[in-house]
Amino acid sequence: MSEREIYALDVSSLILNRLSLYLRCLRALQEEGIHRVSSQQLADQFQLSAPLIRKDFAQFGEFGIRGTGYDIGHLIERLQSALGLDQQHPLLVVGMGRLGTALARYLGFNDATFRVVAVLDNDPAKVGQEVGDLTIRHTEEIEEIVRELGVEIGVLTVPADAAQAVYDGLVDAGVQAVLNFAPVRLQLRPGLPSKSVDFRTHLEELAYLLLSKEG
Amino acid sequence: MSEREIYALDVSSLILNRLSLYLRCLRALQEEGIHRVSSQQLADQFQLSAPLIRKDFAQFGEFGIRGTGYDIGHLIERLQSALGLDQQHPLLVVGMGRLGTALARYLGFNDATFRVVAVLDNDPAKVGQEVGDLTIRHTEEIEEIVRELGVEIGVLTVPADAAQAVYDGLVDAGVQAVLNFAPVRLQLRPGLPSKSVDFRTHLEELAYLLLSKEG
DNA sequence: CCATGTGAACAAATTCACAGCA
DNA sequence: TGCTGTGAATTTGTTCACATGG
Repeated sequence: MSEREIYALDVSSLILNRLSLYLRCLRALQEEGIHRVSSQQLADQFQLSAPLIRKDFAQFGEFGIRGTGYDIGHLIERLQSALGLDQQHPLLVVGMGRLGTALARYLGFNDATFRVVAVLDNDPAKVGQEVGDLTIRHTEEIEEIVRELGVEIGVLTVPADAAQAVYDGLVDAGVQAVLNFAPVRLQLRPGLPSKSVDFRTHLEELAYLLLSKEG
Repeated sequence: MSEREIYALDVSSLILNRLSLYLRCLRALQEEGIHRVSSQQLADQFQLSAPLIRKDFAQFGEFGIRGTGYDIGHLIERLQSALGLDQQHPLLVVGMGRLGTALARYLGFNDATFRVVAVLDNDPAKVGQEVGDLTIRHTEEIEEIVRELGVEIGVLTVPADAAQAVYDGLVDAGVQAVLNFAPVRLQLRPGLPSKSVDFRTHLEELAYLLLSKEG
């Protein structure tokens, strides 16, 4: 039976983010030709506790070897499968300003899991221009693009005042998840996964931490 | 008396991020000429609970009016002061690739609190080029740039394999906080505030959520 | 032995329920 | 009366301590 249905339960955002972190590290270790790792070794890397890491893994079953640690190849495989990273997720980026252009190239580069399959803008002057090996298409075409290319995830890099309308357009066109870079709080569709990345929030957090440091 | 010393205690990252979110919303309401808001109204906006929002505010003192709500202007002022957003924080961006260039323009644009005062790259071909109204300088000059311009926050947008070295260089040069966009886990200096933004982690979280939705 | 996996203890974050003040 | 501010209860997340098995 497929583990996917069993394990695709409510795993918290905190755990998911750590798993993603572990995965990056595990892939790097694998590149270096290392085959085994213990939760303690990972804990040292990440300044986390070893039991926490074991509990995170345990969300998706038992796949360590007692007394030995984890087989890196096996661990990567299981985690990737549990997170749905063993399938391709076609992305689409709307808003080919500087940030959108940079992200389109950055996110789609040389990756088996996430691949940018379309880039859109509503500026006729931009439509037809090339970004990497893709041609910018008009935002109005969004519905057929999503259908044709099986787009799963929409990336929003439009100005703040256009973000809500484009978000709605993405969802109506059949996109199943949204990653938003526009600095606004979107009115989200219930049940539709989405995340916002807000640079200003990160800077403001740092500003506060600076303050505390100086006293 | 200065509230700063009193309030600059350990406020959790979760609370800080929400405060930043509230602030954005409050500024928008202020723009619209609205003067008062209740915790319930904010809660509806953010799909959070009203007591949570009140507790968040309460970290920094009492400044609501019972039976009425909060005076938006006053609230903004107090929160900004509590977070250290009433002073300028000079930024420096290292790594003028596509992402770095986009971020330098994005972060420094028209803002009283965060201002990009220098952009750096180690590629001699890029040094001397213009990004907005700044000229790219060589990464080697980092120490004098930080000193001359009073840089507080360093933004890292260099490739993953250079990130640790540039991070160390930033810290040695006297930068007091770092915002990292390179997809690596940095070995951080204890006591020096830093945040990492990892686009892949966000995408991987969405991938998992897609999986759960489909079951 | 050694490191995993996990129930029990602990800590942190959030919600609840209501007292207190405009 | 209405909404803030907050202790108490609850939920969620993390650590501890140890039983389990290679």
